[in-house]
Amino acid sequence: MTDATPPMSSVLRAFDVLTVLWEVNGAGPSEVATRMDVPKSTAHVYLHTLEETGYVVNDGGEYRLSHQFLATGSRIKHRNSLFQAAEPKLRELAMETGELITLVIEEAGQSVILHKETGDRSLELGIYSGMITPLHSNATGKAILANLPPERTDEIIETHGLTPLTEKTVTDEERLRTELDSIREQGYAVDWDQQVKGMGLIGAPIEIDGELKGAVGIAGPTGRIQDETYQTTLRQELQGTIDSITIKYRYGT
Amino acid sequence: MTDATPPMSSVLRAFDVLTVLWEVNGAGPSEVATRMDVPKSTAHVYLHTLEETGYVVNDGGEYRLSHQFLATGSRIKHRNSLFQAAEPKLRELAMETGELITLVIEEAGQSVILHKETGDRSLELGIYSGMITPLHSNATGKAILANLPPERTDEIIETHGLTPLTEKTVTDEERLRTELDSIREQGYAVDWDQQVKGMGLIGAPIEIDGELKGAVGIAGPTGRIQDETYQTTLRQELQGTIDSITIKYRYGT
DNA sequence: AATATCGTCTGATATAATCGGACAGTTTAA
DNA sequence: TTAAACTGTCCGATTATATCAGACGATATT
Repeated sequence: MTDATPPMSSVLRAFDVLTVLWEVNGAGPSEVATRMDVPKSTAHVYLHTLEETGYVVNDGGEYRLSHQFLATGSRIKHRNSLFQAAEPKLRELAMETGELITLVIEEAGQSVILHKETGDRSLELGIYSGMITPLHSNATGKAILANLPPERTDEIIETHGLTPLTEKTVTDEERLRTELDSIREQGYAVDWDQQVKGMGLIGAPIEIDGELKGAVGIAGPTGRIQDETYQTTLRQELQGTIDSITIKYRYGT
Repeated sequence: MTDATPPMSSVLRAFDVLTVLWEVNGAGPSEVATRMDVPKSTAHVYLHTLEETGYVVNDGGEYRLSHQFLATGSRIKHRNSLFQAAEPKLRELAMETGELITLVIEEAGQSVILHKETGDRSLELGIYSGMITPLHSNATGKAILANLPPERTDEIIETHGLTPLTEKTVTDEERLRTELDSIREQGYAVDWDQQVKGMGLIGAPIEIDGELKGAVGIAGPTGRIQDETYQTTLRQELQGTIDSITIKYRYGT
């Protein structure tokens, strides 16, 4: 619980180097050295070491992040049994609705978009697989927050707070809690303009044997999502998808 | 060129810990310690440090790789301008052909699948975004190898050799070179059963302003790819896709 | 209830990260 | 063309820090 053991500074710095390389999109020892305020020789050893790991490549004196990150990330995703069960069903849902579909899980108190599928009229809003957001900032995350064990929900709210992403993001804890109550009762969550202006979301949880595994979201332009009859259609299709994911997860079909 | 500066052992070990965590899919300090042959307390400090970086999460005493890898990998992919230009075109190609489409680039002398798109009758052969393979083992890689600057091609063949993946993989350098010559002349590459038994591939290079940027591949069952007329159709669609990628890359449409 | 095994933490020790400086190669300016 | 100012890579002395044995309470197992 407490944090008495100090982390290894060399390892932390190695990851700082990775961050710098991402930010500048490739650099040599000198540039890394000035950005991190360390001697040039030190920066060089880090870069040399990271190249050895395969996560950095040296491309004519210029060091860049390699695609090893993509490989490792993809393998993590493809090994996930929820993803395996969900992928084809999400694809169908994207084809049928034409909207942007997301599969979301909770990790370390945050929302992670494990997978996204796009339809023919999907929004393109910088949503990407692996994207991390606060759970309280959108309907899919709230569908998770509402169905986690209560003590876990409390813990997450306490440690992460309610940071606003737009002026519509819920920041009042009391309001969030009543919202979560109705989400739990209704079985789904809807909101718009809370994470990204102009984007509306419908989210519903995936529960298997009473355990929450994640949530599926449908994202569309706020205007479309606000339309009552269209929203009802989407909710029904969403629930159908979740049901078939659940069946496939349990029985493999 | 030589490797006189020794890499930092602590950083290398940190990445070894990540590898172990991947292999066992989550473990505590004790298990990591025995697998790496280090004291338990040492393993603990590494895990604690990696947790701090965000690439590892502690989930009830069990440490796992986090989805930060997926986030970083995706961001690298989405920032790539070739990917940005190619994605919608590859999607169309997948819809039209129904086959598995791959976008491949060269990195550190190897083939990296930057992106894949699946159609309604695509093979499912463990191909994933970020996957790294030898360049000589398949048509898409050979399309790259054939169109790289000659000295680069030589360098790659020399440093990486011609490791076989199946009994059909080309391992004779002379044969590979004559094959590369005809690929360069024809403008495309075809083979089957060389990387994975039962899979056939058509690959063609993406060249922009005389510079090789990568290659696009169409993968299907060996039987389908061997059919002359079908293969011709695929080649034409492939070339059309590459042309529109080129245009979009240069002029943004 | 007793024993084994777990994750976490402390403190002494010796290893390994650090940093100034040297060097050759390349780009920039004069 | 020359000179100056860069660059990336490497060496060696120093000292900060990764390492390791062992202790601790908490869980799991027997």
